[in-house]
Order: sequence, then C-alpha cells, then structure tokens
Amino acid sequence: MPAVEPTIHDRAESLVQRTGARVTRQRVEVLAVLLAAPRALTHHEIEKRASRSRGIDRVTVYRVLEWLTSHNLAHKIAGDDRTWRFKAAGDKPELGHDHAHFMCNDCGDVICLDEVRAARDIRLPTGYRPQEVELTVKGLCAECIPGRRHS
Amino acid sequence: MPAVEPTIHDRAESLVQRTGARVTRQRVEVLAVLLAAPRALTHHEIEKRASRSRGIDRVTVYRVLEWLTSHNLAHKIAGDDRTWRFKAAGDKPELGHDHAHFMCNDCGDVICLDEVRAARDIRLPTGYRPQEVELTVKGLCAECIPGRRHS
DNA sequence: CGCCCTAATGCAACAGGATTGCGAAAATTC
DNA sequence: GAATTTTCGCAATCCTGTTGCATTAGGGCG
Repeated sequence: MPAVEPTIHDRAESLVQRTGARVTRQRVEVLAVLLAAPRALTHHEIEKRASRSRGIDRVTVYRVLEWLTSHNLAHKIAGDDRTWRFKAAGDKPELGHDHAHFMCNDCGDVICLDEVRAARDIRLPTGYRPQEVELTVKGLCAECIPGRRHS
Repeated sequence: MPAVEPTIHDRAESLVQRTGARVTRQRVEVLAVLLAAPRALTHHEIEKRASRSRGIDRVTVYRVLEWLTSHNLAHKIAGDDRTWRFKAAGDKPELGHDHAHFMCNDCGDVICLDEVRAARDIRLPTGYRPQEVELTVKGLCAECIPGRRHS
C-alpha cells in the first residue's frame, strides 16, 4: 500500500529543490527521515528507515548525508561512540547550529536543547581563535533511567 | 643511555599503585606519557611515545587507556575525527572532569580550559537526568591560524 | 516528447580505529 | 620460589566510513 505521508515528504522535497541541485529520490527520502525523527539519528537508523520502500545503498546514504550537511539542511553531531548522528536543520537553513545537545550515556540518543545557548565569551590562550561553541549535557534520558522498564 | 625522567615516571607509578591494582611497566609508561603531555593525545601519539624504550603492543595501549579511564587516572575525549584522545586526570582522581575543552578544527588538537566551568543549571525535558556537562570551544589553535607558517 | 550531458547512484573493494579470543608472560601472594 | 591470577602480545575480526569506477537517471534543451 503506497500510503504516502504527504506533508513531511513534500517539505523535504521542497527543501532539496530550494538548493538548486538535483532532486533525487534518495535525497528527499533521507531528508524526510530526518525531518520525521524527534532526535538525531545514526547512519544505521537512517539507512534502515529510508529503505522501507525501496533500498538506498549504504554509501549513497553517507553521501546524501554529507550533501545535506554541506547545504545546511542537516547537522552532523559527533557522539561518544564514534558514530555520527544527523538531525534535520529545520526550515531555516540560514540559521546556525548554536544550541545545546543532550546525549544519553546509556542509549546514545541525542536531542537538541533549543532554549539553551552556550556562553560565547570564553577566554582562550593567546593566538587561539574561537569559531563555534558546543555545549553537551550528558546523562540519562527518560527511557534509560533505572527503574523504568525498557519499552 | 638510560636518561630516566625521575619525577613524572614516579608520579605515574605512584598513581597506578594507589589504585590497588597491579603496577605494570605498560600502565606506568602510558600514564607517564599522558602526564608529560601538554594536551590530549591520540592513541597513535601515545603508542609512539610509549615505545621509546621498549615497545608496547597496540592493543595493550588500548587496554591500558581504558583501564586508566575507568580508574579516573585519564580522561577520554571524543573528537570530530572519530578517534579518542586521552589526557591525564591530574593528581586528584576524585575530582570530576567538569572543565571545558578547546578543539582545533584544523589539526584536531585538544587542550583543557581549566578556568572555564560549564553552567550546571540547564533545563532538560521531564524525566531526563543530567550527569556531566561538556563545553567544547572549537576554532583554530595558534599553530593553525592562517598566515602563520607550519612549524 | 525524447536526447544528451552531467551529476548522482550502486557496487565492491578498501582504510583505519578499535575490539575480541586465546595462549604466553609477569605481577602479587603464600 | 612456586602458585595463582591478572595482564600482555599477537592475530584475526568488527565496524564505521571512504574511494574508484561503471551504470543510472535528473532535467535542460531541441
């Protein structure tokens, strides 16, 4: 059953189109997956979710993600498990990525803390030039608090 | 020429001893390397420096670093290049690791910004429990500022 | 509408950091 | 100094991510 999800897919398509580059099924699908997710996803999760209709090659997913990132349609977040996580940048690609993140020490999930802004006035050694500030709170997410059963 | 470096090596040995576990050449040497370094080192750098007298196996270095980390004698920092960097924790292993880091976007070097302390009062979604706060400033280190010649 | 050019995809092979299994070596204990 | 148990070294393996290259398919243009 081709029960398409109109809104998200269309938003994705429109965002890809707006870059002026080619609108391919793979780009749209991957971006749609990111837009639909409430948190940052690993390459693995993205690949799995994007392959529901037809498959997308592993390498293509990597390349699409790199492309999305370089066009500010997605953000790339380094986790402690040495795997990148990706998150849709939202509808305003012009805006930067200067909010904070929360990372679960147990399951590795990453969410954005949109309200928090990192301090920008930090003293560096002489000769050092700051570019971005990253603020990551680590801890346990609601799912991983001991005492709760795993879903 | 066995020109030993007395102080650092001894400090390393003492720190390892204090854990109650076995005091092996490999643990002491690796920790001494970390203590001597002004910045966080990659596994590669550590291995190279630790092998000056006799060699230490690659895998052993990994295991020693993991051991040091789990005993709070070293800290493990995730970089954007997906390689771990390690730094001695200093003489007070009880203390946490709640200072900020600077990471060079060009060469990847990581240094600690000991004076900076991250905000501890950050609002999280309900049910989330914070454990650590990581503040990382990214930019260019003095070596990598354009216009300077590479050493 | 269909052709063409080029960008993008898929496949396979590769790269490099990190991990695991297991027998050998060595640090404490007695 | 022998026993015991941790730790080491070596090889093989895993896993994320990358590269090369032939094939496919956007989408501009006639």
